[in-house]
Amino acid sequence: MTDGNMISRPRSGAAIEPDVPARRPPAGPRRRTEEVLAAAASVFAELGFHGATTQDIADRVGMRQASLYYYFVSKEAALEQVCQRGIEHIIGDTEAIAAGTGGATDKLAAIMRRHIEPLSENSASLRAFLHERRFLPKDARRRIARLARRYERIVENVVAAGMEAGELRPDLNPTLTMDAVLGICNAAAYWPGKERVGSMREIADGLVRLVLDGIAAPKAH
Amino acid sequence: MTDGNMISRPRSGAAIEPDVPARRPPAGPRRRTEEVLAAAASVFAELGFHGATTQDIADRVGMRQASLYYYFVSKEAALEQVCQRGIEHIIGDTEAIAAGTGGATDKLAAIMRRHIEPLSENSASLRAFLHERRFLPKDARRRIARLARRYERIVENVVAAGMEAGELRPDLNPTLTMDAVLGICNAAAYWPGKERVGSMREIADGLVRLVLDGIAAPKAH
Amino acid sequence: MTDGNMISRPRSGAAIEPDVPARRPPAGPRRRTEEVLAAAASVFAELGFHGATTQDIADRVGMRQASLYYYFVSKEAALEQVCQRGIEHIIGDTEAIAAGTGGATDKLAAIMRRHIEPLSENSASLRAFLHERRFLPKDARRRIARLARRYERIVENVVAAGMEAGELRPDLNPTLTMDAVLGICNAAAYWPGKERVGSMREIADGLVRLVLDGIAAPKAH
Amino acid sequence: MTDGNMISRPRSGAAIEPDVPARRPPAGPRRRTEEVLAAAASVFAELGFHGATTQDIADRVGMRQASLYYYFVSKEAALEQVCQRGIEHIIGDTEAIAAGTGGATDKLAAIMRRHIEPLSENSASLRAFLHERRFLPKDARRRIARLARRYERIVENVVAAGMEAGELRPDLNPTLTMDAVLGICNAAAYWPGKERVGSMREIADGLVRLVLDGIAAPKAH
DNA sequence: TATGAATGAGATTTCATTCAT
DNA sequence: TATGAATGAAATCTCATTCAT
Repeated sequence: MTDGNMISRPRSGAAIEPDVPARRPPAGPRRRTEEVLAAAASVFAELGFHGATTQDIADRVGMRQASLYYYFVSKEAALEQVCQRGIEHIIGDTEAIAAGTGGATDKLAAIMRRHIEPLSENSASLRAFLHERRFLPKDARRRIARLARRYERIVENVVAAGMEAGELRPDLNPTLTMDAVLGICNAAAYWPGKERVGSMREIADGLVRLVLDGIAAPKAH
Repeated sequence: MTDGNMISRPRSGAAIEPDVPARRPPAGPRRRTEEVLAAAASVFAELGFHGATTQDIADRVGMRQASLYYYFVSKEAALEQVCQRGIEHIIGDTEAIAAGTGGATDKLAAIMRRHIEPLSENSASLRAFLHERRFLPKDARRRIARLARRYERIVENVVAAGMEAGELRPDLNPTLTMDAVLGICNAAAYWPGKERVGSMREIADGLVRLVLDGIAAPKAH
Repeated sequence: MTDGNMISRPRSGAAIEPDVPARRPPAGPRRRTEEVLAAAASVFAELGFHGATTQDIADRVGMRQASLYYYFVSKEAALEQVCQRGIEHIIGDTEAIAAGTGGATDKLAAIMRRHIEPLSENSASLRAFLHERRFLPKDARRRIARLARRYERIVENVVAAGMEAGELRPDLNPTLTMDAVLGICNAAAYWPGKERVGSMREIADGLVRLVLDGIAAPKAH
Repeated sequence: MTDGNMISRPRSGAAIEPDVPARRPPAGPRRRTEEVLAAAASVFAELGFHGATTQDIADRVGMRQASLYYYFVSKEAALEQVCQRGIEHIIGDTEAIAAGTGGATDKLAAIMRRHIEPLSENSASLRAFLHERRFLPKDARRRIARLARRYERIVENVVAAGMEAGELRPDLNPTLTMDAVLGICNAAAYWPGKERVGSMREIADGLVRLVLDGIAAPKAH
């Protein structure tokens, strides 16, 4: 299994979403919006939406609490923006991977890595998306759910394509497989706190192999 | 792969922990403790620890909010008790399964079902354990973490035993495999909200097969 | 100045109100009333009326909180009874002293000692009377105030008698003098917490002398 | 005994600490901190720390209860600030008096007046300091106790100096004398509620004379 | 763009009290 | 005589939000 190099440069230049931009872009209006949302993301991921206070966010950007309201209209709105960023980021990259030229196993490997890495490295907005989106008000929740489904469908399609190409076992249920694949990936969100053997990357590789071996079509011989 | 019938009835008679007892036990002191904790569990699971109010709990037991404090000392203490129950319940059953006489695949299948079913059927305390235990104060968190590790180790040991018996692939990493297995199971916690095809049971079965095929030792022929 | 021995045995046998009876009287109804009120007194003195909870009282008698209401009708009623005991105790003794046969200086010395000693030894009900009676409801406060005035008048009369007898300076204002005398005594309530030189008794003696020298009639020569 | 005029104007211009400023100072940040603490002082003095509610304080400043927390961090913190102000105020003035040029009797007279007047005129923070400081949490209590000791030592030193100068009786115990002097002064805190004969000022003068006569060195003749 | 001040609405927790047993 | 269970009323404190500047 190759590394799937053609997608090793995910489209979103920001390289796996650092959440706290290294250096401020030269200028431009609403410059600090990014900072604020990154702070919100990390606070929501760490403390949970309801466990986080706007003061926590303000502390992290070095701003007064009241000033935040220049950047968002309400705490809930901030959560929506954070979730949206989390999922859109990954959607963009995943679409690029899916549109690539490799085989299904390579693609799935790349997708899993793209999903696991930011999680295990504590990327805030994806974690916030995963765990906190359920606290969004109805409408926002629906909007974010649509994005989530879009993401899932990409993965599902990759699986389906792999089955048709004879690369994956023909008896898979693509939806279920997608759920299993992403389920395993999401589990990785909880690992950094554990004393695991091996680096995160080794673990991710192990996981990828484990899953792919499970769904690969039996080798003819 | 057989169904592993000998363990399909988990030891704890209460069968998948109904969380809200159908009828009150005859009498005895502190009778309503169970009721109260079950209500707390379901509210925490549904709304998140910080999103839930003690009033929510009181409403669900039909008690005044202040009266709850007769049964627990603080909201956090209630969360700890809920988490403890969630994990201890499953530990008991899983130990029984692991101590059974079947093969590793059968055991893992039973374990997965035991883990998935209450989750997908909305069992409160296990969900609360999974998602809310991180909001416990340090000490309580450590106590609960010890229980969690105990559970994981049971599963891990089943995997290792299966490998030794030649029933599972010899190149597995038992810890990693356990993580993957439980990761998939936990993912099921999010499914009830989705429009899935097929009954929960079919889905669970599909998942179980998927995973076990992935880790089963290649059939000699 | 002699010790005023004729009054060294105050009338109330209980010897300066131990607040916690050494051994329970053989039997009789409402036996534990004493215990309960003593506990209330010490808790009120220590924590202040509003700072003390009925639970604190219950803890000190080894009783459940609800059981206290068998002994008093409300927390405020308990305070009134405590205050009443505190002041009546001292009134009884002080009247005995005042009715004695010695001179005014001897009597005042005895009165001061009787007032200072229980305070400095942490007697609860007198302290409660001094500091907490202001939290009584209007009517109860008036009743207790009447007792307080009675006490003050005794002391005042001793002063006046001493002036008439030529034993005290003729230019004293009896009321003011009484206030000063009791003011000094009450100050002693705060001393046990301080690192003072000398035993409490030495201090009390010093105080007594100080005051009496101040108000004694100049020795003719 | 002269009036000790040179010190009759205590240094702190605010003249006996009015506690509720007549008119708001022109502007500046945190303008209302003073108002809030003055209100807290008067409420604590009147109702006792535990008997007072933050709502009482808010009512007195004309602010909503929640807004108070903009000015202090907790009710206990408010009490500490109040106590600190109460004692620091008096320390400043008393140091000025003690450093003056008159004799010990003049100085003690001035000190006593400075102590008695605000008490009898209901100055809140000094009363709060006297009666409520015992409800402070340990650390704060220690800090305030240090200030209290500083005050006492000033008075003690004045007494000692007067003894050395032959102005006060040579057989006094300076500590004890200081306790007696302040004890009498503190008693005045309870007088406004009483129907006393004469104006407060006459009473204070009477007290001062009484005490000073008691400790003055016998006039040689 | 940012902030100080304030507030309304609640959250958790405490506590005196009641009452059936 | 005593208690377990429950409750109403409040108390302290938190927090998202507003608004004038």
